Amino acid sequence: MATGRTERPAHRGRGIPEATVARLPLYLRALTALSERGVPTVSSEELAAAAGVNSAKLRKDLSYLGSYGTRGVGYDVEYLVYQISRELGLTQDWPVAIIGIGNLGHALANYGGFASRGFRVAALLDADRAVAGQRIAGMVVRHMDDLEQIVRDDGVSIGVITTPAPAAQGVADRLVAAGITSILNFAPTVLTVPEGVDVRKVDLSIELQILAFHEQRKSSTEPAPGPAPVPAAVTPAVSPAVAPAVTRPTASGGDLGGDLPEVMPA
Amino acid sequence: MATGRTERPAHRGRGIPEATVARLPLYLRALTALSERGVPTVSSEELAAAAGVNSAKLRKDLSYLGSYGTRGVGYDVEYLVYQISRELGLTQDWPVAIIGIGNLGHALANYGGFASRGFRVAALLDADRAVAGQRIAGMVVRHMDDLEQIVRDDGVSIGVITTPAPAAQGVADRLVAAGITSILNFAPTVLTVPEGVDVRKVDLSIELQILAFHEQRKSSTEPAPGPAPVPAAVTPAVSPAVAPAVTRPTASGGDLGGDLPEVMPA
DNA sequence: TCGGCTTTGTGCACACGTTCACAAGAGCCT
DNA sequence: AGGCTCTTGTGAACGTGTGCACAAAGCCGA
Repeated sequence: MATGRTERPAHRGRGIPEATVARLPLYLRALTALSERGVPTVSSEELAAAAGVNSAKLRKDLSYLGSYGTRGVGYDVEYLVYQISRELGLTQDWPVAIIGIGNLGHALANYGGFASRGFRVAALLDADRAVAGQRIAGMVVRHMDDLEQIVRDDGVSIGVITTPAPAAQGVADRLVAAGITSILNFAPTVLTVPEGVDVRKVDLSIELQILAFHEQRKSSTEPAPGPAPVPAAVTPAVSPAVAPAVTRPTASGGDLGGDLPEVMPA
Repeated sequence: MATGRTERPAHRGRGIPEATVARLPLYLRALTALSERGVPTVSSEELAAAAGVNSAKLRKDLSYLGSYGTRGVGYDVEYLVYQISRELGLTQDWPVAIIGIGNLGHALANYGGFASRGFRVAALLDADRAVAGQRIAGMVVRHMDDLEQIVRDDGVSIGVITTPAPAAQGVADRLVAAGITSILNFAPTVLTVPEGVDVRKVDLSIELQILAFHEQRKSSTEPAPGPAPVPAAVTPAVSPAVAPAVTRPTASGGDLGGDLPEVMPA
């Protein structure tokens, strides 16, 4: 394109907005599907629809990668798949280690979605010696003691934490110490890591809570358009006596060890 | 602002920013932990640290709920736990149905964290009659045929889809037809639902791809702390002549890396 | 060669989200 | 009572993200 402008839109090396990066995988998935159907080209409108976004947004997102489209025609599917894959770094191999082989770790180990994108489950680890040694998804679970060695030998670059919440920070510390700078955390805890280390979190219970919020809003707005019921307009923090009652909705026998239950996405 | 401040922030009925709603569960978790440790009050600074956010942001977030703090002191933990729980709708019971009892569905069914927040797994469903009938997590898996009836009888309000991607849309359609307006989708597909229905998506593969993007960037920027970021940025693609020609960068080894990532998800 | 049609790439305006910085309250000590 | 210290609540600046609308650019048919 080269608009001859002083500064090139070249966000190339740096500057691709986070929001855009988060959507690229979405476009890639849609493009891959098109590719398999043998579709040669797509317009921003079609691709946007397939990815569930606004077409203007899609065009702007793609423009950060470069001018890979043809006006009046659209985008070459294969070419775009390649460009996005490269931008996301999927053209290389990413050995992943899953730490914590409980319900979730077990499920992830068997999840096919990983291998299909350049991600390779290189190792499964667990602190429980009863678990270590078991064969899961064709791999032998290793013990946490070997973590550093495994990371080094297999060149693991991404760590997936699926341990119970209390153990997560410790595991993260060891991963970081071992040189890992990217962590996907499923444990319901806030991980503290040194600068330069990336942590992304997946939390099922948070997603459900957000849904509950909207669901509640929907049901309370639909029937009676009237304002909220909230009469507590005059209840200073002096009477916390009412509060406690809620903390435990379901009588799940003192579970709240601080979200101690299985890590699970939740 | 414009809103004549009669008595309260009045963001009550509507208007709590999405970004804030998404963080409330985080605060709630941190507060619950404090509560269990018997801590009576917290300052925005402490709570922010525990939740991993900026204190100013936390104060602003909480201010949308009302003025529940005490200047010079902080927030009453119990009281705040109650207020946030109520705002999120966690003071009521939310029956959840999990559709698709594969690895992930199985793991979720066994996850204990559900009950701790007002969510109750009311039913497990699967399209495979070999799966239906099995006992998982103390429940008998039902067949998809009974979906509508189960939703009605148990008052299910939230559906969790953990089926393979191809089946997701069909399941979503049935859930919506059955009256469900909140869906948590784990299948790697874009679900199309009528307005008024909320869909939240959790995609492990996307999270990994985002991590890969940053990881790649890190390794290519690390060596040179100075300016020059990515030298390997490939040709500026300024020459439009290149793009069209590369319609098939496949085997013929195009101008770039030469290796086409055979990426495809499940 | 020249319009006409299509679709990209992007300038611009607006909405949303984040952060700073500080006045206003609240409690405490003298 | 007066002043000091602490912390909230929020105005305002700033940064990021979104979406419209349109000029530029490629393709095609006459």
